[in-house]
Amino acid sequence: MPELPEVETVRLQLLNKVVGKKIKKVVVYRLRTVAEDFSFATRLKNKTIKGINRIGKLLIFTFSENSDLFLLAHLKMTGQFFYIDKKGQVVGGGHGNKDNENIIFPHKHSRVAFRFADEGILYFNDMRLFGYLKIANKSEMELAKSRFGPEPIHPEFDTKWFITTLLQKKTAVKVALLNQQFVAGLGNIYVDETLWLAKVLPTRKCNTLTKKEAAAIATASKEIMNESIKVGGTTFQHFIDTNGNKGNFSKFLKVFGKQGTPCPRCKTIIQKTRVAGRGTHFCPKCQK
DNA sequence: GAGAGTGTTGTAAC
DNA sequence: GGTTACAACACTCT
Repeated sequence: MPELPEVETVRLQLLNKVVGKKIKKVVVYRLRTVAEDFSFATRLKNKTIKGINRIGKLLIFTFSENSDLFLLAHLKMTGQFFYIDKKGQVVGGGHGNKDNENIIFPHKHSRVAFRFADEGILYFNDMRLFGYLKIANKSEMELAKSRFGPEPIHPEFDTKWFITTLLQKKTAVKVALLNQQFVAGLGNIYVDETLWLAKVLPTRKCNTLTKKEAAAIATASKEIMNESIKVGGTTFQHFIDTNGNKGNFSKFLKVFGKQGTPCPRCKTIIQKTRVAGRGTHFCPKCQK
C-alpha cells in the first residue's frame, strides 16, 4: 500500500476499528517484520491503543498506559492491515491485489496478529517483507518523524518555501519530489500524476524551472493528493465489499501506467522511461 | 525464465 | 555537503 492517500485511508479506518481497544495477545509470524525484536509481543500485551498518527507514509500508534511507547508501522510496497471482528468479518483493508479475495486469516503473508480483548483481530500482512512494525520510545519516534519534510496537503504547507527550495535543487524534479525529506507523501505514481498536471517533464532539473512552474507543481501535488484521498477511499470501499473491483485506482490515473495510450489533454501518446530507477510516465508534448 | 514492480535505505563514488 | 547510481530487501505477476 504505497501512497500517502491510501495510508491515510488505512489510518482513518483503523481509528474507527482499534482505538480504545486493549491488546490481549500479539502473535509474530515473521520476526523480520518486527525488526527481530523478541520482546515485541510482550511489550504490547495489555496495552490500549490510544491513537494513530501519520507522518508521510509512516503510521504511529500511541498507547494509553505508556506515553513513552510508540508503534511505528510502515507498509512499504505491499504491507496491509486487515481488521477482523469477532464474527470473522473483514472490515479493514488493503489495496486490492488478489490476496484480498478468498480471505482466510492468517494466510501465508500474515506477519503479525493483534488480538484484542473484544476478540477482534488486527492482521498485518506483507508479501514482500519490506514493511515493518517497530516499537519506539519518544526520542526514537521523534527521530523517525524528523526524516520527513512537510506534506503538501497540510493546511499550513508553506508554498513559498517549497518554491524557493525546489528552485535551488540541482536534481531532476521527479527525484526531488520523491525525496521524503523534502516533501513527505508523494510516491512514484502521484509524482508522475502531479508533474503531468503541472505540465512539467519529470527529467527537468529543478534549477531550470520557472517560479510559475514550481508553483504549478505545488498546486498540482495538493490537488492530486486531495483527489486521490477520495480515490483511495473508493478503492478501499471496493475492497470492503469484496466485489473484486480492484482496478478502480487506475480509472483516476492520467499518465501512470498509461504508456502507449493518448494523453487525456493533447492526445499525444504517453511515453514511459526510467528516472531515478523508477518507471516514469509523461506526455512528450504538453509537459515541458 | 526474464523482467518489472506501489518504497526506502545504505553505500560508494564523484 | 550535495548528488548520483545502484544494490538490497522477498515475492508475485506478466
